[in-house]
Amino acid sequence: MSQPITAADKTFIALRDDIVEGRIEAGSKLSETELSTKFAVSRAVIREAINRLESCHIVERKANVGARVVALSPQGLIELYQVRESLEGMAARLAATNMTDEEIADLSALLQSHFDEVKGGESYYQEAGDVDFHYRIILGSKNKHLISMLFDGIYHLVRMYRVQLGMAEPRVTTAYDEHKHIVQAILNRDAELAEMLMRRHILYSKNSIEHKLL
Amino acid sequence: MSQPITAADKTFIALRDDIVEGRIEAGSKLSETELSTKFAVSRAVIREAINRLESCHIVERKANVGARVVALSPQGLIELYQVRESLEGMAARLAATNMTDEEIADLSALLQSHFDEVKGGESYYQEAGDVDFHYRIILGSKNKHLISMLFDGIYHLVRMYRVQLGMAEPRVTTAYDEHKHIVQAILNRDAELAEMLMRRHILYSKNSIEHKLL
DNA sequence: ACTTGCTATATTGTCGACAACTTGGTGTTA
DNA sequence: TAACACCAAGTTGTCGACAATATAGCAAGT
Repeated sequence: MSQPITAADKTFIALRDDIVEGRIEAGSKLSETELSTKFAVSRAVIREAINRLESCHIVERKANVGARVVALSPQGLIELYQVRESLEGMAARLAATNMTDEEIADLSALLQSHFDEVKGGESYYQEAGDVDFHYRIILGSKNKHLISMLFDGIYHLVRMYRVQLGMAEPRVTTAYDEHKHIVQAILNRDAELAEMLMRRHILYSKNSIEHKLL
Repeated sequence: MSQPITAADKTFIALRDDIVEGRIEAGSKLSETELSTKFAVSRAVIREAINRLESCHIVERKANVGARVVALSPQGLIELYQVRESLEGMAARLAATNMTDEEIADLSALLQSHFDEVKGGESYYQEAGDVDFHYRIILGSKNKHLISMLFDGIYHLVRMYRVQLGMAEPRVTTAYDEHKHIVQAILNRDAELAEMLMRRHILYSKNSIEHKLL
């Protein structure tokens, strides 16, 4: 679903954004009738949107009772990063063998442009750049399941934690070096190393967040 | 959803089984009206079931066109095993630290009962025993996302490949030893080793299947 | 013969109403 | 007072009908 077509598509995305960005607060109940008036669509559309959100683990639903936005907890964030470490590690491994030379060149260029920003004093890691970097490697894995699990599922949840626990990624310059080494490994087609470096990169990230949180 | 409650639950499970067991053939189109008469429920229920199947990657859907059962391909199976290797590896790693002593004892007992069967000449690995072993380790990870990704998503697809490409797991006795070593690593609380052994176990499995397929 | 555009048909998407269920409150009884 | 049964209000689950969209077939024109 690259482009939202049906009303259910649009409602799903709108509702997801409302939740991820915190306009609907974590842990709160989702009333179907209430939402259907808010978005000016029928309950059927709302129900489909909520079903999809449940598949993303953004809401939880009990039969005949209703749906609630997931509650955010330090434990939940840790579990999320464990999955990320596992999946993105594998993505980097696969990317090292499956990315085309051209894609790798593009990735290097992206990294270079990041370097210029760092040099220019702008703190590395506003989120956009970081996300873009990870996106390309995940896509580079060419593995459908990996791509959809991370893009449709994990990443929105990660962002939800970032926004709502209010932590802009703090590890400014070290992360750049880590990215650089990962690209180097991919350039060398060293799958083993690419995976290891990516896993450590995400593990560091997790530890840093964990440290600030507990 | 441990117990199916609503009509949509039951229909979802029934339809999923029909697909996984091959009674509805891979790649075929799913007509909503047709299914609604077959299962004697309204189209709304069918639509919800299909939506859930889409979340599991068992069907693919295009807006205003309809849903098709996924097509099975060697490439698809390989991608599936790549994800399995990644996720179950992490599950084993986490299980090594998160399983209780009691759970580990139960796991050892299960393995012992498998050993007795092997000794008794029944070929190790009818599917049930193998699946049970992996289930316990995945549950032992205590990671909600891992558990649901593997149980709700990957495993049904893996089974679909097994059934429809007609391959009962062939690696009779070697797999038992691999299981034994994994349990030993968990018993020693050696997370690193448990992950590595589990990954190799799944990788071997993949190679064996791949070899038979290509 | 090949393309183009229309139409008929069938399928999916959306809606509003009704049925089934949960929940909180009330009243009765031990 | 505590426990139980029951009722009422509100929510979710299911249904059948209607609207919007895609597809196949036919007709006309080049």
